[in-house]
Amino acid sequence: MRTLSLADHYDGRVAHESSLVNQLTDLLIAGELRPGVRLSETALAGRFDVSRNTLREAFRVLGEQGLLQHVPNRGVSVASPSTADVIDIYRVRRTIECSVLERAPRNHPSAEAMRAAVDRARSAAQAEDWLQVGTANMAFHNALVSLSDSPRLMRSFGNVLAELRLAFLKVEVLDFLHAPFVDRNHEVLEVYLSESPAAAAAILGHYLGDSERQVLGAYARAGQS
Amino acid sequence: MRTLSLADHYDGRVAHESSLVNQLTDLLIAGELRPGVRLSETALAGRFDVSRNTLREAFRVLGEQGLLQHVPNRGVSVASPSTADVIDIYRVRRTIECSVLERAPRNHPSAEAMRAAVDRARSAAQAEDWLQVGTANMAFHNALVSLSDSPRLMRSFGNVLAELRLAFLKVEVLDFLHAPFVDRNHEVLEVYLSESPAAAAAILGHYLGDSERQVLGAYARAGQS
DNA sequence: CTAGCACCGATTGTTCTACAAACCTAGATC
DNA sequence: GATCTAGGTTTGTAGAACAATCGGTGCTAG
Repeated sequence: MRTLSLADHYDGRVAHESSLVNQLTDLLIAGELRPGVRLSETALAGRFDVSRNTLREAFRVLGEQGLLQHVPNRGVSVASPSTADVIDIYRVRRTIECSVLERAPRNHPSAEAMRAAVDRARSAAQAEDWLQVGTANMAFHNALVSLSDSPRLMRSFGNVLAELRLAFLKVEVLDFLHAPFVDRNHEVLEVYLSESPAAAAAILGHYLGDSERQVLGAYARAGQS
Repeated sequence: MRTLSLADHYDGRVAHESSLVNQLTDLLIAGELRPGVRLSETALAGRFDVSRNTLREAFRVLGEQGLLQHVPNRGVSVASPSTADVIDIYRVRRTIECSVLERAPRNHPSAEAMRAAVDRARSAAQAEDWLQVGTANMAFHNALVSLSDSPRLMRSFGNVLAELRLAFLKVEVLDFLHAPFVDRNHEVLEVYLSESPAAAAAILGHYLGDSERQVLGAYARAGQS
């Protein structure tokens, strides 16, 4: 039995070349294909034991999701978000996450998923498995947006969040960046459940601002643009 | 010289199979490929004089954009938004458009594009060219979202708006649906420029609510789900 | 007559081969 | 040292081929 992939959490993709998309997504999110590296068609096709054509179809999908960058006649490479991209990503996050949380109903099943993500992040943090912490963090915020019950918001947001993961991987200081997230996710969840969605949204807004500053700081230190 | 396609307005795509994506997008938006119709690979490949492989790559792109629906082993068909889709699309519109307009700076170059779109809509409405009115309407709201200077918001929103166009085409009562838009776009623009972004956002919120009701009404009358 | 079942044609999924076009690099020339 | 040219490499695209899957047709059994 194949271990449940991160991509499987998003949408119920099925067999065939969709599974290729999932496999690639997993590699990207796991950081095995590092941001910026060029992806040779023949090489990757060989690695996954698929034809070039099939691989190219997967490339188009992931390109449209923002995980791969496609330059005509020069092939595709793993997206490597610039500081401008990071700023844009956080703008989208604030717009979508805060807006969703503010209007979220009080008792929504996704709250369960949010709590589960917090717990997973807790465990992973104690084990100092920062990649897992990052994964749980993504799951938390995806669950938060799914409070909206809007497939389109969830899809767009999921893409943006996956892109942000690439930004984290680009400046690989995962422990430092992910440590504060765990408690703040928990705080947002508690306020949402015990006080009000609006109050939680306000906290989330600050949270995202701080998070953005941290990432941009890491970019500056790493000398990345 | 090729006439400027609608798709060209979105992003600066270049040559090759991207132009195939643009061609297909134009056909979809123009309603020449009606919502729900199945797209045969060999037939379309012949029509555009490209190979099946190339066409399939374009299919994956448009599928990811939500314009085509891809069912494994059963091919692709033009997306045919259900009422649930329409509701979701308007939820996204409210979330993004209102949020963007509320925070929009006072003097943004996109205001020019918005005014141009209003003018085009005016002319087209007088000529009773409702398809053009719809196109100008799309341009207006795309310009509105570009007030955010956020490429990702613009991209996601553009996809959703194109999908909505398919919803309009599905219940083809274009004149009735598009007529009120012209003046209300103008109103939103004026209030944004002369009063305040926040006031304009409030008006836009009502506008979108009314628009949603109209579309859903048309769906009900057409007996569509 | 209807429910089920086997078959068959059509379409999609995927691979392979082939080649033109664009790109990158390195060596040659001035 | 800068520019140009040639060659190898990679991408873009076409086309043929075949397995897998789907949809419908007609047959059979009850």
